[in-house]
Amino acid sequence: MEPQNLQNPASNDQETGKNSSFLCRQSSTRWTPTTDQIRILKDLYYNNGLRSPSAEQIQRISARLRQYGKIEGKNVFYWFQNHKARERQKKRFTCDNIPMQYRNGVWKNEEIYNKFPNVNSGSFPSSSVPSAPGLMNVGSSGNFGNGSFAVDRSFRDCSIAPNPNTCGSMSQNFTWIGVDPCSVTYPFLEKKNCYVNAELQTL
Amino acid sequence: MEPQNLQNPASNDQETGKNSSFLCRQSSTRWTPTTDQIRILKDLYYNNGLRSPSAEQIQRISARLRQYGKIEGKNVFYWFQNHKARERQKKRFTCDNIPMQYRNGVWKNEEIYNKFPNVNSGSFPSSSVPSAPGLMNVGSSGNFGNGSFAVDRSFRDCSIAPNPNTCGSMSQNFTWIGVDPCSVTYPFLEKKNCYVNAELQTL
DNA sequence: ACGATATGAATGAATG
DNA sequence: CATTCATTCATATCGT
Repeated sequence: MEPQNLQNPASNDQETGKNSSFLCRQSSTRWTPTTDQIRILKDLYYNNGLRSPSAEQIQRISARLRQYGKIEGKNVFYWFQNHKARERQKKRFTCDNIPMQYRNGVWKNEEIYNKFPNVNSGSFPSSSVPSAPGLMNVGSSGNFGNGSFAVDRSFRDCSIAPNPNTCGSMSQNFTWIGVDPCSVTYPFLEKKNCYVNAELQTL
Repeated sequence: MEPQNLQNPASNDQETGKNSSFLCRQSSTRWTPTTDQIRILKDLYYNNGLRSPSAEQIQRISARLRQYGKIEGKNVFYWFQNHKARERQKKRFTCDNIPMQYRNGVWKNEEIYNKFPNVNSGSFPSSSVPSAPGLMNVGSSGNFGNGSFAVDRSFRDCSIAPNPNTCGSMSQNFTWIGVDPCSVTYPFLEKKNCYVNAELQTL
């Protein structure tokens, strides 16, 4: 029933300025978005195509959402990141069609979502976006996904140095050894040799 | 059976500042793995050391397990996530008094727990797995997804953004531009004109 | 039938 | 951007 949801008794007020809890023991209090906040965020995501808000956008969004509950910039930042990441992840689990454009395990999926993603995809979370007050959608003029990766730093450590950083290195190497594109069945599930690891890698 | 998402009929959102009766976590029917599916999953987990299957692996595993019952990629994904997390959790309780550096579920003393995520770690029943034909792994050439990185980073941002205005130094000094009366709220959230994109840019 | 436990599902927060 | 981890919520299952 109740997993002992121990919420801070001294609840606080959202508008006072910040959480009054000093002593940062950890993020024992993670942001719990309100329905209104979620609604608006989804609205931005689906109806406006916002995927990777810039730092300025994040600031404004969070400022706006603050009237619906406690929230910070990083929450907005993480929300968009997670939402986007999970949408893609879902797709990756589901689609049998792995592009697998060979070559060093790095495949290029150019235009992943140029069009607006469908709100309801069926088997995953399947968000139900009430869709906020009338706000027009309209079509994307171009690329929503702007690289704002370097920006997140500024949310993480909101101290003094924004440190633009170079944002040039993106290391992501999958070492796709062995290949063997289409193994009809799972070798490791049927016959077993001694080298399970090797087989696992072909999985 | 009531798949109905009857969550908190008694809307007790007392001061907690959250908990609204919204459907967020409902699932019409959650996956109920068959014994065969469980057997194979555990086999992969314990005998093959699979901990965090990649997206491709997940696809294949789920495809393979589908012959034993309905299953989706996300089920496999969650299964491994949960299984790993709970094993870790259990271990934490079991030897909680051991003076080892332990942070966020990762042992700092790498020698022992790092090597093989499982196989013989002796933390689990160890005999509850029906296990398939004898296939003990070995090898060790594997870089099973498990990384177990030492998370020791200093939390420099313990206290979160005290003031949203001060952080945005990454670009120009926008921070709540005066622009115009409309900027007080998010125009695109209210209704405004038709140029969403334009407004988005001002966001 | 309950209440406790096991476990599927979801998501905030990081890290690389 | 992909992956991972901790938590939490929601149920299914099981014991008494």
